[in-house]
Amino acid sequence: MPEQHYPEVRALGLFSGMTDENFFALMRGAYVQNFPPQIELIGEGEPSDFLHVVLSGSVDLFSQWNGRDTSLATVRPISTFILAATIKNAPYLMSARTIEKSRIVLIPSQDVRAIFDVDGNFARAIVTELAQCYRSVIKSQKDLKLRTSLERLANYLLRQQKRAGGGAAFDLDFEKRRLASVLGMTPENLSRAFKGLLPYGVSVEGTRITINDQTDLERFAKPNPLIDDFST
Amino acid sequence: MPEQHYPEVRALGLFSGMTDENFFALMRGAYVQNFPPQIELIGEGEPSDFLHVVLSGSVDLFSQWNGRDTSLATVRPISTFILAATIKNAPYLMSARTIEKSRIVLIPSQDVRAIFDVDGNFARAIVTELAQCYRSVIKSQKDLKLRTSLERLANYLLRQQKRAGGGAAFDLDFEKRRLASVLGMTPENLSRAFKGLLPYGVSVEGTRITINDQTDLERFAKPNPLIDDFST
DNA sequence: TTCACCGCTTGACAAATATCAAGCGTCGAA
DNA sequence: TTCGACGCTTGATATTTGTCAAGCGGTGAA
Repeated sequence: MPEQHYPEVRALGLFSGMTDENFFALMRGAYVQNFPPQIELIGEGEPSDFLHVVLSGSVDLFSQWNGRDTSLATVRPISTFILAATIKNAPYLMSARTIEKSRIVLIPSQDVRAIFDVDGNFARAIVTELAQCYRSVIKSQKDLKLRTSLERLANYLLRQQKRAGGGAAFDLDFEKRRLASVLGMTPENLSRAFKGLLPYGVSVEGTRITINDQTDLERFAKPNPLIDDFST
Repeated sequence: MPEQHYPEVRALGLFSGMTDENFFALMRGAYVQNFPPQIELIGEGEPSDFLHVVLSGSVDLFSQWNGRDTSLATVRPISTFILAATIKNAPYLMSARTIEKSRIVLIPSQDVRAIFDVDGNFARAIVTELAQCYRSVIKSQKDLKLRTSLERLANYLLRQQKRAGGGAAFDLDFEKRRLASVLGMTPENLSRAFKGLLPYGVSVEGTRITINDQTDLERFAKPNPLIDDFST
């Protein structure tokens, strides 16, 4: 892997605490690749040969069953994905495809496991990362099971607003069909859900969202840090 | 904590690889408590003071929001729960209550974190445990988003059948109202879902289930190891 | 033994969500 | 510029799921 990328990877919580020696050992077998949009990087059920790090672009994690499919998460720079499968040396549970043009680091899984076995700091960093991932999925599970689709959309908008800086107007960060899938509904219903939020002061123009009455929307959405705060 | 319980705790994957010294240090601050049924052990949002180990009985993990509530998992002996919150020193995301009379070990979270910081083997064991938990939730997420309630019930029955030994007849391992909540539906709908599986050879008598036509049910349920096999 | 409670079931109905078909608007290639 | 593809929207309709109310049957306490 070209050394120019070392610093960005090294800066990740996952890699920052390990010894130089082990980090370079990991990087020795790694390589960087550029992918065009809509390329399937991995398929669920395949053996987990590589730990992936997204340097730029974005990646959709999705899954299929019996002709249906659903988006489970979106990975943005700079972070890793399929860490759990790599560590357990188990098949991927999700497929991954690039959303846009993306630069991705591929680190051989067996190298990750080998270093994991000898570097306690690396093991501890992995714990922190996995605990974070686990808690995120639990939150998402609660979102799905405790809320209607309208409530999920309202809370998603509030989260996205905060991520975008907190202003009244902001842009959706991916296309509506994918948003619908992430929120567990059909594109048609997402369209209707946006209309359903109109009485609470949400206006939509393409990917541009404006929240005209923050208090009103929050009163409806009832955001809760134990579901919506993905930082804890 | 009484020493008599040491062997059962020590036998857990989580604790089996650590040094005696560290294990005893953990146990020194731990204590065992017996709880009657329906006792709320922890509440979501509370700080994670203890890592819990279920020695006997069973515990329901659930969550509430806006007047609704849902069961997320059931913990059976011998295993731990709320490991992620303990490690991250973050608030619990789920509440826990005993289903039946249960004996539970409480290990102070700060002790767990302290030993985690110095014992690489313990850290590695935690990684394995967390990766397992993470993958289980992802499977459950896929179950929820990709299947109808009828399909979820059918696959649940097949999983439970396997757990019970694989015979055509077996018992549900908890009351139907909780099963309904775990599967993401109302008790009324669970009742109807059982009727909906009658054409596929499923008969119900109280908590006793009989699968009269294994092939037929499996053809309908389409079980998939990437969703239904909780051992990988 | 009797009775109140509780979990489960059932039916009727309402609400939420999905499906199907059509149309609209934008964007990029010919 | 024109055309076609594609994502989004809309309306009509079907399916799924939830809600409410009532009744059934087992269990445990008086």
